[in-house]
Amino acid sequence: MLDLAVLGLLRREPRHGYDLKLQLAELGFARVSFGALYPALRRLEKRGWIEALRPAARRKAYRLTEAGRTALDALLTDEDDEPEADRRFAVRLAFFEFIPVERRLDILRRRRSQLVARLGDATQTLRQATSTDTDPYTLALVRHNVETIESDIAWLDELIAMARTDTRHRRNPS
Amino acid sequence: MLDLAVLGLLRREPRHGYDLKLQLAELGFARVSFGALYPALRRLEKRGWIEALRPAARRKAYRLTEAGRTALDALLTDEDDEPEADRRFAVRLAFFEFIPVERRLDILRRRRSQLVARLGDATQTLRQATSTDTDPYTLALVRHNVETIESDIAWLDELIAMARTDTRHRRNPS
DNA sequence: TAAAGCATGTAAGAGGTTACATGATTGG
DNA sequence: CCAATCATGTAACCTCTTACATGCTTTA
Repeated sequence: MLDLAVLGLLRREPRHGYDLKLQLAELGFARVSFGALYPALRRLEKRGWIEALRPAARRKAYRLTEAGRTALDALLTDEDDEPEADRRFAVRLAFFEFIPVERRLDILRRRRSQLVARLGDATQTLRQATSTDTDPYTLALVRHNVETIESDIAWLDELIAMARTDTRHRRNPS
Repeated sequence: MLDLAVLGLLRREPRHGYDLKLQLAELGFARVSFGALYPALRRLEKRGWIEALRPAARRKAYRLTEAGRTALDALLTDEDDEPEADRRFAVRLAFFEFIPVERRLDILRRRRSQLVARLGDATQTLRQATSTDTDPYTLALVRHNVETIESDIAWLDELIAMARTDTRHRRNPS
């Protein structure tokens, strides 16, 4: 998860750890601690996905390697299985620019059916909570869950419409 | 997190592991795996917060001990620091019935100011993303973040109104 | 020059994931 | 009786958290 975000940022341009932390915070997801970030950089370096520009410098900037680029491409498009699916999707969207236009719709649709499945579960739970005499706060929670998922689906539909337009323009540049 | 949810469920009535898993899934938060659940039960038992009714039975039902009840009370009301604040709050709300009426408003207000702070950050990010020429999908993500937080705050305000009514009724039972 | 902030890192411990292993019970 | 489901558990591995340690650089 963190790995994916780091790779995505480094695909844009080389950055050092401290800088990455600031950028990650700005992207909204993850208040990454240094205890998570630096080991992650090590990890990625050991895998050969990133490399330090000047390893001895005080600010150790890393760049994405070719292998890292390949790995990122795979991570951006493969199945996003639960848990972490929400964060994963958010990160993917943040780096949608790096996903080929023709694959974007797939990803959005996959996410949509995931949410629809969840909505089914949540609706079921709500029905049950409504029929039994559930605590009003618990009930409010369950209802809010349903509403949030519905709103997310509506938002996704907008994104899907956007992506469809992109695809069309690509095939039909007139 | 898992601990809190388990304690909460056990405060309602004794349950065994498999059953707990089903209940947790129903509460919407957490697709808990058995590899997480059973060690958690062990942990809680070792701390003396829960105890098995019939340790040798095929279905090992656990009950909350007095110490567990005290621990739960503390966990339900103490500071919910990031990360996990979202899940924590959801779990708390699910067990709001176990929180004294006079403390509920505090918890809801604390959550509210947490969200307001987040909204500030997110709005700032949105402004920045709007001013630079950010990728439309990234922009959509950032905008959606802001909207989701706003909607959560509005929802919280409803809960706060509910809680205020409860408190008033308590002091003024007429 | 002292304080605040920048910058990198390690260590211990907690808790989660997947995969594996085992066996009882229920329903067709 | 066989399959599906119920039910409990362990082991290896991974990643995160917090706390600690260190030292450079900027600014008042």
